[in-house]
Amino acid sequence: MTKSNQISRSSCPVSCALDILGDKWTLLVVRDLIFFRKRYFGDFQNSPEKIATNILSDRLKKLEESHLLLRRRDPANARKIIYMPTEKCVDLAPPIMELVRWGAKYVPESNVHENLVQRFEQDPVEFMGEIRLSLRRENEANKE
Amino acid sequence: MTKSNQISRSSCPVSCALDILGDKWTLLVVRDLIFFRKRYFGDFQNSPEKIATNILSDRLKKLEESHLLLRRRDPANARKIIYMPTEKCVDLAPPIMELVRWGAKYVPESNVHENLVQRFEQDPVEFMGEIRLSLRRENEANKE
DNA sequence: ATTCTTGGTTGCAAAAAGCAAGTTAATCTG
DNA sequence: CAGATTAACTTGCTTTTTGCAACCAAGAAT
Repeated sequence: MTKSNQISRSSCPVSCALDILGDKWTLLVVRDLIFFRKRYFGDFQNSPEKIATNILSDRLKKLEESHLLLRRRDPANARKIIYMPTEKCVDLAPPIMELVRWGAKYVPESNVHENLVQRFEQDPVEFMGEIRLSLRRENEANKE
Repeated sequence: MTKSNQISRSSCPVSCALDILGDKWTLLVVRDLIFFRKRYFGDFQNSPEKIATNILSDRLKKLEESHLLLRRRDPANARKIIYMPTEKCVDLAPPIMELVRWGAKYVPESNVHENLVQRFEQDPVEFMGEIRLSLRRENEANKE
């Protein structure tokens, strides 16, 4: 399953992005990958939003098809599968951070994970660099 | 209909934002409001993505409930209704622009509306200021 | 050997999306 | 001023997607 079977609704980049990301769950999985470094099926399941396993399974499949993540078997434990974000996935950090700012400003019940936001706000370039670097290290470690 | 009947899935601002914006259509309506200055039902209908009228009707209702837009009767034509974005709506310009950048970078079939992006990129503060200013003028013009 | 853990799948009910057609009220047109 | 047209929806119906709970298979731990 490596084909991107999406037929885009229009050539507008917002619409194209939403063809991939436009639902209630996909960006939460991406958030978990980028900001909370979640890598295993169970990690995503344990997020506070409590995604159903069939939906999670479907979203991970679609994210893989859209090349936002790579699926690998854990070399240390053959029944575990590692979901690794790609560059395309990590580059969603800026839109997500802007959503965080908006949510924090306008949705009173939202509670920002302070240190993450502060680190991004202070120096977005360095923050992104760190994520990319640690991703490269992970990739080395899990080579097949 | 002025209540926000959402029960949020978690206190994470991303999740809170997606409770309001997380589907394939809502952000496209917001895009039309902010970047293409669409104000009438028919304008949104004519966007290239061809939203169905019942869905559009529903999304406009929900956006009003979430205080992202105001509904007014056009003083110049009593059968027309003007949908005006609020400050809360306009503040979605940064997340949307980041989605534009991402879409433009990664989705080959996407075609960026050049001048809009360039204007935002060159000076986001001025760009946002312009939108806000022209919104205030519109508000003056349509006072009841 | 059996129990637990991980990463799923399956089946079913409920909700949402999508399509076409119909409706109402205001306005233009001759 | 009658009839056609336009704007903004609504309704009914089918298809698709969600959400929940239960189930399952392979691998690891005891």
